[in-house]
Amino acid sequence: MSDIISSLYGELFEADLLAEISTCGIVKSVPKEELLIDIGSYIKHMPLLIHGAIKIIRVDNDGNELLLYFLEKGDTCAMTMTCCMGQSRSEIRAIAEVDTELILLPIEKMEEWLKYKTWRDFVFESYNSRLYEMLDAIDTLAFMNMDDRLLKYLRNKVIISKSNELRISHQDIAYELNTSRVVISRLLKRFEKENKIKIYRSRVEVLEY
DNA sequence: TCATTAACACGGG
DNA sequence: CCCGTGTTAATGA
Repeated sequence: MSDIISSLYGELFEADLLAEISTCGIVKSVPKEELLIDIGSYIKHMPLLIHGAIKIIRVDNDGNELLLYFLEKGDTCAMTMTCCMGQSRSEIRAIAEVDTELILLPIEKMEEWLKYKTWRDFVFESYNSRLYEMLDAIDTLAFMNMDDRLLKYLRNKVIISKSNELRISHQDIAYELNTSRVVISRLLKRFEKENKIKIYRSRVEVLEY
């Protein structure tokens, strides 16, 4: 386990901290689609991603889901940090986007490790990048048309699944973008005519990036 | 004008 | 066959 951590975080953390992570951390495999954290749940561990991707979703009172951002290799969850500090419950839902492996660290350590400069930097930088991604998500929602949003969504999927063959139905895309399938089908059809993508049954091949 | 909803036929897996 | 997909018509914002 320590060699996995070293290869991922060796540049980032000092030796003492790496050793502590090895001792305290638990490696967990999470299959695709598995629910990691739900709204209202207390958080006992903070995750460090080894590989894979986790989507972070906000849910409104009617159960509508809104995609906030993805966590990828080397990322951690900013929500966890806020929850640990304030003893509050999760405001978000976290679901594995693909098969994922991560290290779970007990939350008590999170504060204790602030004595390490590299840890403080990591936490701070994490907050920064998550905030930036949320701003980007807000921009997308507020200022982009559905066709641009769909393109962006597809490109994002390509990056995260590490494949330009996306196995997803029009209905699922519509659900994630909070729109109707008719719109997605029509836009995808248009993208296909513009040679941006190819459409198969429950499958989309992205040609342009 | 463009999204949503419902309805329906087609055909791929 | 089952359900994902393409399309249309009606209605609303």
